[in-house]
Amino acid sequence: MKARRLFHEYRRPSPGRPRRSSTGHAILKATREILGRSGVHGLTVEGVAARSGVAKTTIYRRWRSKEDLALAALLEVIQEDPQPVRHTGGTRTALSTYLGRLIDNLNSKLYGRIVRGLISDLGIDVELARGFRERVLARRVAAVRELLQRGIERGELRRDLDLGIAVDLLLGPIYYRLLISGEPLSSAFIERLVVAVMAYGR
Amino acid sequence: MKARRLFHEYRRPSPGRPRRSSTGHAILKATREILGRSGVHGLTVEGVAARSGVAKTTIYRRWRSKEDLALAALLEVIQEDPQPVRHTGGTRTALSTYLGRLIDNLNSKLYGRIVRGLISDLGIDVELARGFRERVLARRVAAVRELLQRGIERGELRRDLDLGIAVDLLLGPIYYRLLISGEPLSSAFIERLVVAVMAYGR
DNA sequence: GTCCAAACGAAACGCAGCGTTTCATAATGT
DNA sequence: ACATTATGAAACGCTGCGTTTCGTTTGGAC
Repeated sequence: MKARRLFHEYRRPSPGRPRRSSTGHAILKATREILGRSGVHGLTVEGVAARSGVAKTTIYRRWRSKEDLALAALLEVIQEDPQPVRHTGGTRTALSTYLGRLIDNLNSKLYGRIVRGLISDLGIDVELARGFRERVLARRVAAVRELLQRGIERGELRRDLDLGIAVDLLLGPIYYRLLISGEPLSSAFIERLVVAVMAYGR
Repeated sequence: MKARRLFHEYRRPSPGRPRRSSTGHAILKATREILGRSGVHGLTVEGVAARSGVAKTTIYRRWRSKEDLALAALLEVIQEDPQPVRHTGGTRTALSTYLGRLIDNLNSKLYGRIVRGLISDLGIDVELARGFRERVLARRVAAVRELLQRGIERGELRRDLDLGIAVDLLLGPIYYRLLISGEPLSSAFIERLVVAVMAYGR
């Protein structure tokens, strides 16, 4: 397999016919639509080609594999909701808001299905795992960590709080419910979760 | 598709040639071996047939699909470690022991790979999800819940502890690390996790 | 012992879908 | 004009699932 930059279209200096940027968008749009309906399992490169009106060859010129394409679509979706959380109402409120937004995403057909479908591949495809962790997960971890950190600075949480575990305690149960137990990701659940971790952190 | 009992061999009253029980064992043994090496992704029905010296038809006569077969193998593995945890050293110790045993399993090639490989199918195959949750997960949840409950009775944890969340707080981060973040499941991690939840529960 | 029902093995099939290859054609910078 | 690359169309090889068919084997029932 030729070396290729992953997870997004790569560019080269100049000579030759340039790529139509609309082609890439059309592919990703079709990918999102199919993923929303059928998840990663229902995603086929042939299907994307048909729906986007693009030849299969063109898709493989830009993305390494089906999973790569799915991750690219996920990154696009994530790009759309980077609003930082206001911290005016206290740490507990800020955490609830942020995690509430996260489960809104995970509960959506598109986002949730992509994540669910990619998980099992994380253990196999090292590049994919790196991409997911650096570009998707790290964002979540950093956000939660920062909210907790600010909570410490404000005196709402104790100074010697184990931040690493606190992050695990907040994100772990969410993904656990999504992927394993199947229990609903409700806002009531988030409340109880945040209350528990705040109680621990005090 | 014909209706069939899942996740294990089914039996019928009498007439006709009976099944050789050794056949089923040979299939499951081969399945375990392949799963240990290559995970669910590397598991193929053809491969199992070849390794077990059994015809592919025979396999499909007993299990619905590849995933079904993997789950059956997982159930066999789990059957092997049902030792209940002694509660003599206090709740914290008991939880550490139990969760330590859990991560030993998850860290093993066989068990961990099966779980990892099955996860993404849980969202698709309803029967599979039910089987996994009832036969694998429920066991873990019940065990943890009971340890917590006994902790309450002993006065080590407060009476109004949110048991549901507490279980999520203990199991969630473990599966989160296994499947999502990829951080190691070490005994040090378990210690910190248990300490945190005990602090919350007090 | 005969008969029946089901188990088993062997082989082939249809099908989907991945990722590749080949070739012709289109577009761009130099 | 020319080299260079993008794109489309079509076909290919391959893997692997789950099924079907058919001949053979094996045990229980009578």
